[in-house]
Amino acid sequence: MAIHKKEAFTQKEQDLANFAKAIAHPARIAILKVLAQRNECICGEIVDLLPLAQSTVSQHLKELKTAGLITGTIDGPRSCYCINWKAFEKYNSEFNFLFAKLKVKNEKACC
Amino acid sequence: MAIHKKEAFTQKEQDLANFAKAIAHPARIAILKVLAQRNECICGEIVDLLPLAQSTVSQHLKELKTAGLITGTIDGPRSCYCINWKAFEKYNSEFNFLFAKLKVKNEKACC
DNA sequence: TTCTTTTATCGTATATTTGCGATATGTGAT
DNA sequence: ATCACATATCGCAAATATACGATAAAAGAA
Repeated sequence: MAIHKKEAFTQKEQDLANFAKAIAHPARIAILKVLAQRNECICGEIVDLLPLAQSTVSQHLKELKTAGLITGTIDGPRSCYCINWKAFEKYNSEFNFLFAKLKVKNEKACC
Repeated sequence: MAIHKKEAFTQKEQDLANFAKAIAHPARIAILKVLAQRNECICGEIVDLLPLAQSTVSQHLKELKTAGLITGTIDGPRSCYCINWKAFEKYNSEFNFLFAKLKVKNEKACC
């Protein structure tokens, strides 16, 4: 009953699933979008940009940080966050590895 | 409390989040992997390839189908599933749109 | 020191996901 | 019609995720 059997799958499958889970929420996508567009550390502000309570935003930031998609440093009284492009590259290539035929066989007839 | 505020975000953000949620489980990634590698309809078999009960696999297949990532047809006594490459292309470009600077500014110093 | 500001964490209520067994459904064979 | 097989759905229990208010923690200002 409800024992999550994630350990029964390969490490790559679990890694990619965790990456997907990290971005599987509009709020976290919105956060990443802001960080990606500026492409620099953002100190403060982030809470003001989202329609969520401060504690909720902080929780989403923590999840993104735990997943390795962003980095966070403390600058005086504020916290600064920045996109971790390396992680995105890693998962992007992992994604392409798993679904390698995405572009090649796209035209092939099926079903 | 716990009212999901997803409607407070843009449609693109929600779409991408839903796509990510669909692949945010190792079992569903494993299913997609099998379908991608063969790149043809698979009738039956899928349940045998996963370490999960038949009802659980059926549920994962349903979620993938609902998300539009796979298509399913009934062939006599079996169900046949196939990857929907168009959906992957769509979300891939949507992903690149949101994080457009993935390759360009990758080297830029940050934090 | 005390006050203010900003962010993190705790506690809690609710919603959703995950997984399985049991059962229903649909199809072909006998 | 009945049986066997494959798949879908239902119902439930447990685990996770989401969101918020309250509170703690850290740092600069007065």
